[in-house]
Amino acid sequence: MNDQKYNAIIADDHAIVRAGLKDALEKPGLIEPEGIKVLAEVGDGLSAIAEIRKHRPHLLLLDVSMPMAGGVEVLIEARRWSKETRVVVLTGVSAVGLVSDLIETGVDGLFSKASDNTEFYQKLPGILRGQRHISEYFLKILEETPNPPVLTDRERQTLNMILAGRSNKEIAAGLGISVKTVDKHRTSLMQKLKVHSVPQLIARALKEGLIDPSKEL
Amino acid sequence: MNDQKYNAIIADDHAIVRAGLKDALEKPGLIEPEGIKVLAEVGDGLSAIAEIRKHRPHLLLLDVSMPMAGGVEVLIEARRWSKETRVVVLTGVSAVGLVSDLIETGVDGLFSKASDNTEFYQKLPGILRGQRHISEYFLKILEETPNPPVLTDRERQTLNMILAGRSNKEIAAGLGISVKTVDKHRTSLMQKLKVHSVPQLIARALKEGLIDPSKEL
DNA sequence: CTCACCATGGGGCCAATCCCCCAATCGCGT
DNA sequence: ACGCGATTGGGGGATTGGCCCCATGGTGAG
Repeated sequence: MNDQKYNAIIADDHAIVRAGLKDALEKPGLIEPEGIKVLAEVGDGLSAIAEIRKHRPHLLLLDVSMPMAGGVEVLIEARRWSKETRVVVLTGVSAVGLVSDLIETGVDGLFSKASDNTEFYQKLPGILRGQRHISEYFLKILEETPNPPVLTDRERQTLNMILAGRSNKEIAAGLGISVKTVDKHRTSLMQKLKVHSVPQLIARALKEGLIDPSKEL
Repeated sequence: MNDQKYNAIIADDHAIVRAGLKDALEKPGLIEPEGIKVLAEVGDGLSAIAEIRKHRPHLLLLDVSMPMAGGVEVLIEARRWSKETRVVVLTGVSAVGLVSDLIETGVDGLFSKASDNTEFYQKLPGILRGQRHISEYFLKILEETPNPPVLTDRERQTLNMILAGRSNKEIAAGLGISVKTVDKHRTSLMQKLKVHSVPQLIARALKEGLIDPSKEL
């Protein structure tokens, strides 16, 4: 019965998605002739890392938005504990920051949940055998974005606190610096993002995925 | 071959979710002894409405976040064009505003994508036969929220434009009213939401789901 | 018919923001 | 050693925002 060549772990916070992916992986002939054995399915990032360390599977199917730990964090941990595991990320959001982070960290496959999944089925076998595939969808988004604004640490911190609804004064207190410095960071942020007010700043930040929405704002 | 008692339409912007749901519905014995026939699957709200008018199915499985038209809009249109269709909404977000809107509009079933889907499988047959079921998960969220702030039309419009990054002046021009009136709406908004600045307003609005995130902000 | 509430405006005050100007320190790479 | 950029801090000014005062209609509930 254990004649499957490959095994996998599925990580996604939606049970329906897990069920659908498990079905597709295990079905003989759809992706692999013998199907792919699903060793475990988990609903959060921490469990994902735990299962990776335990099973060291051939494949990890990973969702980006999960409780406890998101896509990039899990990817890094997976690399640390199981170098041979091929990591394929499925994402519903197409935030530029997120996508480029994933690619730079060295994800083996990247597909959109929104687009047709035939591309996913067709490319998975190649990925299992060492190839790498980033969906055209994301490549197009990346090259259509000539402005990947690079934020400094302080700017990122400031941005997050602005999104959390803190005023300049509160941010200054929180970071232990003067209000004027916060003001400077804020100004730099708005120059880099080419906006002129807080609401526009927030809108852009959310769209570009420059910040972490999971950090309960 | 057409011995299934019920048929359905699936609307979700993620192909994997559609595949998983279709599988579950059609599988004999899981939900219905003979399975449920899937007449169509669509990836956006407009197509969903079109297919509803065309097929008038027994069941509509609906996602809340979709391009072109979201959950509530599709629900209303479905009611208009096909009164007998049972509408069941699956959602990944648990924003209070959204949930209460759906329940008030009279959705027949409401389930969370994140929680286990056995509840979904078990309750669907009852829903097909006229019952109504809102997942405990959402009932708990609703009763834990004693403050359902009711916004007037103008306030909602103003809120949306604030979130879109418009200034008071721009909003005034857009709505054809004076800046002072916009200011008044803004003040009322902040009283109702118990915040004291735009950033806090945005943070709250996003968390409570008072506005439509799909309206590309 | 009141009464509450919404929507419409205006005056004014003070605080916060946006955006210029400026300078000092530190580290990093050429 | 020199420059570059990040970070820190300040002065000052124009604009906007948050919130108080006020009044006028309309509308729907009692």
